[in-house]
Amino acid sequence: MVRTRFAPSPTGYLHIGGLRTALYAYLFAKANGGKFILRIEDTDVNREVEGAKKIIYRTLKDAGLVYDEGPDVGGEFGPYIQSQRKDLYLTYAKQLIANGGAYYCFCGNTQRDKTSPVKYNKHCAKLSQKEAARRVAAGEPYVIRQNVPLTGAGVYTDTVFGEIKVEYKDLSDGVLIKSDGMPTYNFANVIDDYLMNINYVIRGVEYLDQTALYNLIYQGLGWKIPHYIHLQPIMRDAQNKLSKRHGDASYEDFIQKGYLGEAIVNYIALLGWCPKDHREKLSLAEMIQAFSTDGLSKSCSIFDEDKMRWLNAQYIRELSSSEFYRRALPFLQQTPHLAGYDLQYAAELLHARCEVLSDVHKLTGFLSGFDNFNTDLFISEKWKTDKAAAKALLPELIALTQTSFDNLSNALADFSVQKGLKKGAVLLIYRIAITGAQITPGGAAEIANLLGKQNCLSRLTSTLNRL
RNA sequence: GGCCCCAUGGUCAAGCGGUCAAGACACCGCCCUUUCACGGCGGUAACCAGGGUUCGAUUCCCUGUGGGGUCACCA
Repeated sequence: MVRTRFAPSPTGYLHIGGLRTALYAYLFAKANGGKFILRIEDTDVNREVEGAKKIIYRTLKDAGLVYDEGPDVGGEFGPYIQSQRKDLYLTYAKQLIANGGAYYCFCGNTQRDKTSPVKYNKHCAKLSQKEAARRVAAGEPYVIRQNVPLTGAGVYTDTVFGEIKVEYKDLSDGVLIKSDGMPTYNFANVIDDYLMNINYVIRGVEYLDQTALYNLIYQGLGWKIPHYIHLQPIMRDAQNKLSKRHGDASYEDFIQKGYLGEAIVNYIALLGWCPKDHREKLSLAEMIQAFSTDGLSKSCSIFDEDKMRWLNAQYIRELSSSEFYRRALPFLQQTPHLAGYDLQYAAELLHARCEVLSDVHKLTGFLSGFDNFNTDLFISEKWKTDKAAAKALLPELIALTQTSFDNLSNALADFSVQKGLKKGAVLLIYRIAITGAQITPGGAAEIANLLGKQNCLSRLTSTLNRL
């Protein structure tokens, strides 16, 4: 049985890159009839952010990535929060010490020099086990370090990158258990993956080298090494990863901007993975059907919001009108200039024209920002219209509105025929005259209907006066 | 800097020795003569460089270049 996990640390919101990692772990598990597990990696107490765990639970569920086991849903391999598993780790660290895979270190906190990185010099590895045990018993502060061999190399096969080989001499004796007794990620992740029966480890490429170290731990404890699937990151541009620090949006930010969760998930699935049939619009269920690791990309990909907008528009257009209304309602209500208008009718007009739900703001801007529009909008080469034509026509259009507002669409059509004008030209002038906007959420008659008769009359008059 | 990974149009991304090098977004035209928008059709645009291997390389190998990662008591 395939078991995968998503193991974020609760340091803030769940960013897009993390969500994609979770998505692939979920898809791989489900594509193979397996289980997807959520584990919280909170071994660094200083970095934990209040409420971050809740955001993770909420985001995963909202995105449809339902985990089979996890902190808030339970499971037979719990607890699923590492800080609650603290005591477990020391036992295994001691086993490693006993067989030479690790050692106590009393050197104190070693500073890292970023300009010329230096490895820990293995000073305490030379201590006899007896000597080390004596100092520990005496209450001396310590950490437990991994004892990496001086020679040889770690070789393993990654599902997407193939064979990876790292010389042990290039790796350093990392800390396994910190002085506060907490394990580091490097240790806890191995222990927990084993104890939770995780057999496919899916995570970012930043662990590609370190995996050689993890394998040493698996071997030292006599455990079977899992399969590895490392993923290239999602970038903001060619140089930088997507990140909170640089103000890149999170899943929830995008939801607030009016993206649909299913569109976000669909889009990020495509950043680094391609189904065999090249489909671009897939539901989560379809992705499960289509998912396979040979479609995973070996290079990183740059996030392109334009394309996500396009995909989002596809999803919006597919919504039933009642569903669109339900989803758009919060955005409609937040739009001040829509106050007093028939929101349901507005939603019908807006439906085909929104790429993201928040577009309802700008698409309805003409409702309040009418007075000073640029009258050059009346100029159309295609329809042979200009300001003079508009000025000449408006008195008659006002009269028409006065008499035939309830049947405006037909009235305008008949009017065009009578005057020997192109319908398009008349409709263009009418639409611009009542909206002052280049792009509107509907045609002339539809917008007129939204505005109401009195509004239309006063707008037509106002526009005439300006011409 | 050492080590690891990557390299097809502006972006995503097929390709896995012989292709006129797919498709999508974006961009640009045209059409839809009830108008903006939506939609339809078409177009511009790519194999990082240099060496090999081969009858033949985008595809395999090497070197260089560029980018990313890593070398923390962070994950």
